[in-house]
Amino acid sequence: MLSFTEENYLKAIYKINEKTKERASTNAIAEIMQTTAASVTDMMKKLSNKNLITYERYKGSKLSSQGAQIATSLIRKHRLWETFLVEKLSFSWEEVHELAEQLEHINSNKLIERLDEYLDFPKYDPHGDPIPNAEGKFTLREQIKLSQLNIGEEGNLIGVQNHDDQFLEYLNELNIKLGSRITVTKKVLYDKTYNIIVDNEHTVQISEKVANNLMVKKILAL
Amino acid sequence: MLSFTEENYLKAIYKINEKTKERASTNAIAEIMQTTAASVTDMMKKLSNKNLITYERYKGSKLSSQGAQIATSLIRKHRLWETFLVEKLSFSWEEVHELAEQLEHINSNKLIERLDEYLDFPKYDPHGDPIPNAEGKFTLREQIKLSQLNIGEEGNLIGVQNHDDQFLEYLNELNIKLGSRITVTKKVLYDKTYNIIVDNEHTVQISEKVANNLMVKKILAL
DNA sequence: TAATATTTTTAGACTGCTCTAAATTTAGAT
DNA sequence: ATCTAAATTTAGAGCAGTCTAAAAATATTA
Repeated sequence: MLSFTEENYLKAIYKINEKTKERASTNAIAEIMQTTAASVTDMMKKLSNKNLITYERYKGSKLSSQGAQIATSLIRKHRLWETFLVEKLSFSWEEVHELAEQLEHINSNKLIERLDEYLDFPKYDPHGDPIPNAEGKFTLREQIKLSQLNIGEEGNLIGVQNHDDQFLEYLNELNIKLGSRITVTKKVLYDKTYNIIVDNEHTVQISEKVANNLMVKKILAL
Repeated sequence: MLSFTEENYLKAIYKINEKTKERASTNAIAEIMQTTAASVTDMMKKLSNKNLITYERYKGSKLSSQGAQIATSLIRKHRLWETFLVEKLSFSWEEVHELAEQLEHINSNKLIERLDEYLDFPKYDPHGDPIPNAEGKFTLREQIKLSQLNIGEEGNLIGVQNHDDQFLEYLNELNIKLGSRITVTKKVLYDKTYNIIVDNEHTVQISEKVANNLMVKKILAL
């Protein structure tokens, strides 16, 4: 049985590997875990002894297949709980992360499988991120950044790159939600802003930064 | 913010006080917490410093009003989660205790109030125990032991005294559940067994021990 | 490539919770 | 009332996870 803390370290390494594809550096892990490099080194030795990571002095850490399996199951639990909170308890998408950080450590396979069933086996969480199934497999989709759409093209919002509360609240204000149909009407070159129409209802202007954080599935013209 | 462990100690004292009405002895707490008396003494000092209990050397411990409030909110969370697991995720009543022991430590008032609402503000959990409301008030009922019914009298099962998995599974076998209408048809003096009719359907014989663990609300004859 | 900056590890210590063993206090029995 | 048994506390130590400060390894740059 792993401790809460050990599980969080595994998740941190998973997160880093998701982005960089390289071995997670001690400092990078310390940054995520909000602790010191020295503490990380200690924990790396421990996790290495348990065969959950491969660790080489001064070279960083990587999840073993066993460690990756645990990390994936944490992601699964996290995203299923987020889905539960939004779908059943009417939380909004920017509120659920912290709560799911706690709930993901609840230890019961039966519980998580029942929850999955209760939610009707969702494939994506409220932020559009894929939920791995019980075997750890993710259902991937063809997704591109909104900024990659050309003028006149349309897409359905299927996810957000950035999960910041502030960013999500901003989207709420603009009435942009998962599933929204977004049409790009204009790209202003000199200040890199985009004019878009949301759900054929209202026009808004967004920055390039925002356009890079919105993941869409392109709607093909007939 | 209290630790998982501190919270469990408060709950242990609460549990003892529920039964004995006296100060909880160090040994009694150690028994519940599955630890040694020495560890309990250490923790009592700590909780006393935080004003969560009143503790006097060699005299035992009692919850302060603040400590009682925390214990009650743990009971509330525990029983609401049990209700959720049974009502929404189809767990059976003997499975939910261990899971609720974990879930009760999830820290979010908003979550628990939303859960309460989602469950439609239940007053009793799947074992018939009262769920304190957000202010810590319990809704009590007139309840007597099944063994206190006279021959020919009837009652509705509204709770069980003992929460043992084995006992609950035994009740499942006998098809006795919360709400069942139970008629006492015979009390055999020499071996202290009871003959009862469950839901006007089947007759079973139960021991006195079982009859003492079943809490019923007497159905008054017309 | 030598000097410097950065990253990482080691050493040693602290906190929270636990333990065993010994000492102390209280309760029970004669 | 004293002796004994039981309950409780103290003392001292261990483990997990954390820290700071110093040492070692690696990376960068002149």
